Amino acid sequence: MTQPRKATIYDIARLSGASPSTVSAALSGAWKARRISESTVETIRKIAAEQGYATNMQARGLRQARSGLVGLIIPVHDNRFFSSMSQSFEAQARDRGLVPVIASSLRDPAEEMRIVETLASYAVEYLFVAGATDPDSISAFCNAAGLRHIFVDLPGNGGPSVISDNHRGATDLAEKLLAEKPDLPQEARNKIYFLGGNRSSHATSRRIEAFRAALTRHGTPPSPEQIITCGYAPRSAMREIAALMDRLGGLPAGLFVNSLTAFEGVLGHFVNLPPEAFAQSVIGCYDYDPFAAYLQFPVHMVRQNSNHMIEQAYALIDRGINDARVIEVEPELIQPRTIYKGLFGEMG
Amino acid sequence: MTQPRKATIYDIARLSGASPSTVSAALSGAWKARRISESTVETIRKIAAEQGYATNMQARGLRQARSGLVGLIIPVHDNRFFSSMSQSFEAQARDRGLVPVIASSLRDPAEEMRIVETLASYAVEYLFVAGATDPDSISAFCNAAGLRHIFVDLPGNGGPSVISDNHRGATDLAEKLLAEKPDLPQEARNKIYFLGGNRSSHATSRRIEAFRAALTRHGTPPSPEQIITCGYAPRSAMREIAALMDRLGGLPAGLFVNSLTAFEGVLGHFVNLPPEAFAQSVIGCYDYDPFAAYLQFPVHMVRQNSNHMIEQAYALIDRGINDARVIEVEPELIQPRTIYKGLFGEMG
DNA sequence: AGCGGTTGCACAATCGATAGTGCAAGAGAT
DNA sequence: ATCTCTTGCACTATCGATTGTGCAACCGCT
Repeated sequence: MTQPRKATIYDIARLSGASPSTVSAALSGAWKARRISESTVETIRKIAAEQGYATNMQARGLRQARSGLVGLIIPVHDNRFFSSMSQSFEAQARDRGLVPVIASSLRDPAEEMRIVETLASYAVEYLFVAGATDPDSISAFCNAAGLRHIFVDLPGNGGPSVISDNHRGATDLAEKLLAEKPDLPQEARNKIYFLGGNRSSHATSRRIEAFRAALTRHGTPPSPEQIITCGYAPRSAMREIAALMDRLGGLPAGLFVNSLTAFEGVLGHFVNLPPEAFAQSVIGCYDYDPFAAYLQFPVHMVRQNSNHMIEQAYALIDRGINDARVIEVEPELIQPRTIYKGLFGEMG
Repeated sequence: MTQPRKATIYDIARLSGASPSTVSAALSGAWKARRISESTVETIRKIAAEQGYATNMQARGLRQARSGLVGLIIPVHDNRFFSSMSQSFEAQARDRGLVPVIASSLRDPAEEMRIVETLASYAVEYLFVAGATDPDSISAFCNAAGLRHIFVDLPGNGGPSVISDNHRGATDLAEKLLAEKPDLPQEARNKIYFLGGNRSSHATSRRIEAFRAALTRHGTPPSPEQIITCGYAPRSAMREIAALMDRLGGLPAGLFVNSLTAFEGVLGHFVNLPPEAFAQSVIGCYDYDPFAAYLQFPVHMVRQNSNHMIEQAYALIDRGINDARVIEVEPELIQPRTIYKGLFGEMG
């Protein structure tokens, strides 16, 4: 109610008797370098506080050709893997005095590109792209625009990438599925299925490689029908698992679900099954969700270390690295029916 | 590689032979009003496209005193309720040609206030605040700064609010817990517990009211120890449920968990229990998570309609409403072991 | 040819902050 | 008292876009 419009350095200058440039220096912290006396600074600070002054970041950004913004593009918000990443990204951005802007592309390349352009328009200082659907176009654009960018989760060829060690994570998970229980004959036990994801994505193809290699090591290379890459949408995963169970007359000995979203779809089907249906099966999911860790049946989950991935990405930026190197971060296999300890580590 | 720096309207002006103001009009869409010929516009558009021109939003924002940004503050990202809200918020922001900026406060009032100030510095056009911890301070600041704001999930006194009908949702859930199974004597069956949240928050206090009223209707008003408001942190919820089960020698006949984060903590304890432990209990949780819908024991969940809440909030903005009215949106009780249909509705 | 009315565009001010530069007043040295 | 520094600050241009205003050129008409 004091003022309808926000106070500017000109208002503060008028009220304090100083010039706008002095006010700017006083409030921006540049006053020492500009030899403004401490007493003047104090006066100005007091008046600024009274007036509720706040720097107009658009003006500062325009003048400095910087914005103080960092962008992160993720496929979706409502997914534990990406929302955890958002949480880490935001915390680390703040630690650096940057303001995080997070946008979701819904895995649509056109939307993704539009977001990149929008964020560039706002002069974000760095752009993190998680789960990029079209990394090359993004790099082309960013390199032309002089925008530093870094890929997370899925790698790109036009800039540095931090991804998780998908081969390792998938190997661990596949071996787990093969090693666990069912008192089935060896051959039946090896008949495990891979479900979800997109073959053209780097992560999925690495995971499939690992899956295939694990089965091969165990003496029974998978047939093509054992690898069902039906995308990430819950609905299609639900359709596929239903069709598969129809064909097999029940669950396979093991199921490797390739993302939380696909897993949601799988659950959409499981919901109709009796508990006994799971007796002869082992279920695994690449990615972790604390609730999924306590379902009716045990689920082996791979927890990607999104916090560490973001740390590494910021570290690359700090080191001024712009070339197309790839850094891999180790994921962790979580025992079924356990809640990840880190979840409780830093709280209360 | 074309240019190290981004092209500006001055560059386009030089290349096209037009003046900067003409270029601006051509590219911003104002050319008709400014009587720029269509052929000139075409030429300019072509050159702009070649140069990869993109409007500098900081400059535009400075000049127009608008930014094209809308802010949303949520407590945390990695929670299904809030991340779903983010998803809705983002989609609806884009529909309006606005760029969403989402920040999390971690339920820290100081951090929350800092975020409000930061977003104000960037001249966001509207500010949505979900789960506000200190709504009055936010309103005071925003009203002084001329920043339109709206509360979601938790109401405020200094601006319009869209919240869910907590009393209704909690009544439905409490009645469900009271109605379900156990073949216990009436009195033991009525001994259900409320766990989590913060008494000083409006949502929690309304839910407690409803909880209390439901028990009273059934003839056994709750004793104080039946209502455990231990905040939202998983860790403290875990501690409290452990302590409670210690006191009771097992689970109570019913447990009303007051948030997903608290529920995570509860699961952290349940993880150590045998399946039989749940035989005589009914579990409910205020808020919905698709994975939680398929745990070892059935869980009754209340799904708040965050998408509709965001719609209503935008509608208030459109209608130019700034007073402190409160709009309530109906939540939905989800049957255990069902996956919310909407989850699959709009996908592939 | 002269006149009022469009067309199509250029000029210049402006948004708020920052940064290069210049200058008066005071301190210190001789 | 003069000269040289230093201190403390004001002036002014600038970032890139938008917008109010002015003005030639051209049109049709008389």
